[in-house]
Amino acid sequence: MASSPDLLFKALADPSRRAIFERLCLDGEQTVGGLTAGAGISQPAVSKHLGVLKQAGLVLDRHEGRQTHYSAQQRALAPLVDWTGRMNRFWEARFDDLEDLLKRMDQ
Amino acid sequence: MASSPDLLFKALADPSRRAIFERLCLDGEQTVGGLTAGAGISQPAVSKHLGVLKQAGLVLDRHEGRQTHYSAQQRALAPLVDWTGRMNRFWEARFDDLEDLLKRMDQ
DNA sequence: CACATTCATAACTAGTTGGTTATGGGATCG
DNA sequence: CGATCCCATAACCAACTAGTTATGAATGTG
Repeated sequence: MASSPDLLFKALADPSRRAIFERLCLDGEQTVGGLTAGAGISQPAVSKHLGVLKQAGLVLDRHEGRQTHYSAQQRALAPLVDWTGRMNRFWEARFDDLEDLLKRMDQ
Repeated sequence: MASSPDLLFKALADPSRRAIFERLCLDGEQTVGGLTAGAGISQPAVSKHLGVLKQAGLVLDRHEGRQTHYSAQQRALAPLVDWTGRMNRFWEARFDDLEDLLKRMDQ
């Protein structure tokens, strides 16, 4: 079972996919056709990428007539933020230790 | 030319690699042998992963005698934090727009 | 010197992946 | 209804990847 950050990292590791997600974040909801225009890859490729992003919880889809609208689900980035935070917290912890040491040296 | 977040995402997309980096973050500096123990993969595999992490700027190596010590370079995560920040800022921006709209509706 | 240890590199392989073209299923239009 | 448009899926392929074993270079040890 792939853990939460694993799916996110894998989904965002591909440049085409990240570009699609960025576009959804910056420009808001888009249809598949809209995303395909300027993506530099074929429509099926875009659809497949959207499938991966959806699987990772990064995008939502909304069907309207014959087109599908995709939008970014930024909340899905939370585990990624948490992860980087955890990796940095330990750095800060060590920094705190250093501060404590300096304080004790001051006395 | 791969942009900065691209290298980071790709390097961290692999679970083995992320596990190695996490261990370096949490437990501090380690030798290759130490990292190999409990990694569940062979020593050459670990060395190769360390090479990728180093290429991405995520780890530093220090040679001492016949062993190589690796340590995490947490600052390298900065572009990743920036990226997630940029993706969220726009969400906040839209939220601000919504607040503005609500304010105007109040008047 | 002979031997052991530690790590990196080379060479190879199986599996994954990101792209393509082809096709089909609904929805819309005339 | 027939034609068209939008999207998803299928089938396939070239390229990459993550692992393996084998080997060697450099350092320490008896």
